[in-house]
Amino acid sequence: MLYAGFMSAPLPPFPSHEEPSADAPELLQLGSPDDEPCLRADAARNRARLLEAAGKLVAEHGASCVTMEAVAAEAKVGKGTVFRRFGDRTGLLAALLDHTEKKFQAAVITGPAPLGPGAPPQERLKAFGLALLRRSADELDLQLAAEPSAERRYSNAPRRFLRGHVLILLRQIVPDADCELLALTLMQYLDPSMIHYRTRICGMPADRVEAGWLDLVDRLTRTAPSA
Amino acid sequence: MLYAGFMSAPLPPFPSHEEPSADAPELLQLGSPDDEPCLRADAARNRARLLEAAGKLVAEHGASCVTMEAVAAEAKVGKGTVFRRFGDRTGLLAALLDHTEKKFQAAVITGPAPLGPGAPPQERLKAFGLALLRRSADELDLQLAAEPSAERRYSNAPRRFLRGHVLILLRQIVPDADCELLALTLMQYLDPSMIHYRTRICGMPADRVEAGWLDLVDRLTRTAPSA
DNA sequence: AAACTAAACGGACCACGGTCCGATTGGCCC
DNA sequence: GGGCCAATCGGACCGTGGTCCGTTTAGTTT
Repeated sequence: MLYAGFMSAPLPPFPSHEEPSADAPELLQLGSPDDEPCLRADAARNRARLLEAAGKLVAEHGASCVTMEAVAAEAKVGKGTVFRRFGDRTGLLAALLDHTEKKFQAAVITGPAPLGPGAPPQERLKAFGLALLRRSADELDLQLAAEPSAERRYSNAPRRFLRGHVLILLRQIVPDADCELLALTLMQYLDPSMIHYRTRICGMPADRVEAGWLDLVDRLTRTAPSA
Repeated sequence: MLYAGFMSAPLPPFPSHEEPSADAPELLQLGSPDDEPCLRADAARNRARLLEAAGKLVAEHGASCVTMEAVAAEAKVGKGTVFRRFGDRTGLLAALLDHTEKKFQAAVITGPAPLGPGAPPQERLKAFGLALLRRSADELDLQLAAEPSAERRYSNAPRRFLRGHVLILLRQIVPDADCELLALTLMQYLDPSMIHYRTRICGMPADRVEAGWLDLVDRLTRTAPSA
């Protein structure tokens, strides 16, 4: 887990799954080094079986057919266990995306330039968006299905991490701007539902969307001309 | 109805509520002059009662407590009738927002400058965003509750209308840019869930968000400096 | 005004997300 | 090994969104 606090606390009574609701977009805290912390043997086994079952169902019938009961049945486990482990449906789907998310985060933090460190910040930002657009091209159905409700959409850990990264880069490029707001705007361009709309509904080709990203970065990181 | 095709077709067998899924962001078609077209007397009466009932429930207990059954019961009408009339829950909530939406559209099309016609396009664009931000400050709960699923989020009629307006203005300001993409980006800044996050979760003050809009418009409508 | 028909009605019905709580069991201490 | 207890389990249960289809009724035709 490169991002903090995601599916790690022992889940007090039953449904807690607390995301640290205080939002501190400044720092991208890494915390929680090991995966599932001290899960009881049966719990860990069931978790694995559930993820496997869910993955199988997604592969076979698509993300929209993954009901909690079906996953429980496929994993030969009670329905309550699924909810206990993953909180809710979006939690389960998010856990399914966790692997590629971690890989992506690792590539951003320690991978080769220009996505990873080494390149100038604006280059990194451009590479970041392109990489995210491409990742979402696969996974899109799952990402859409895993989208949390409007109230929590921008608060969840993976998004906060990614936005935090964008924020850091922006601060280096345009330190005088309101970088929090700019980061939010940039990240929205990469939002799964937006990607879905542009490519699947409007039918925009991928290269146009990618060019749009590069252009957006240019426009947002330009400093005022005169005035 | 200033926007086209929204809750107007006679709803063939049962659940149709077809939005014209072809997306033509170029023109903002006004169509459908009169309100509910040729609705049978009982249907029209029930529709009004349902809207009244829903409005009352929202006012009393908040949008989240508005269940379809509760509305049906309050209006003394069968549950099936609610779905027949409004398609689904988001349709009902959207209908509740329809009045202010129409007013807003009217202000944009025929109202006084700078929101309405007369002012230079960039001024209009800035005024547009500020007005929308302020409108969403009220209504926010309802707008969040009325948000359609990720697949349809950007396809619904009111959003398409607003985006079409932004598009027209953008074309006048930066004709050489990819205005569809820029319009999408601008509209996302005004998205209810985004507003919710910035103001209610991050706690940003309204004037910061408004300044952010003005800045965003400036940055996006700047033409390339040199290169 | 009687007959006719398409539309609207309404509530039983279903599927799914989410919760509860009594039964079970893994891990630890003696 | 035996006993203890907290964590886990699992499936009955509930509320809500959404559907179906037999029944009723508004509007029209003759």
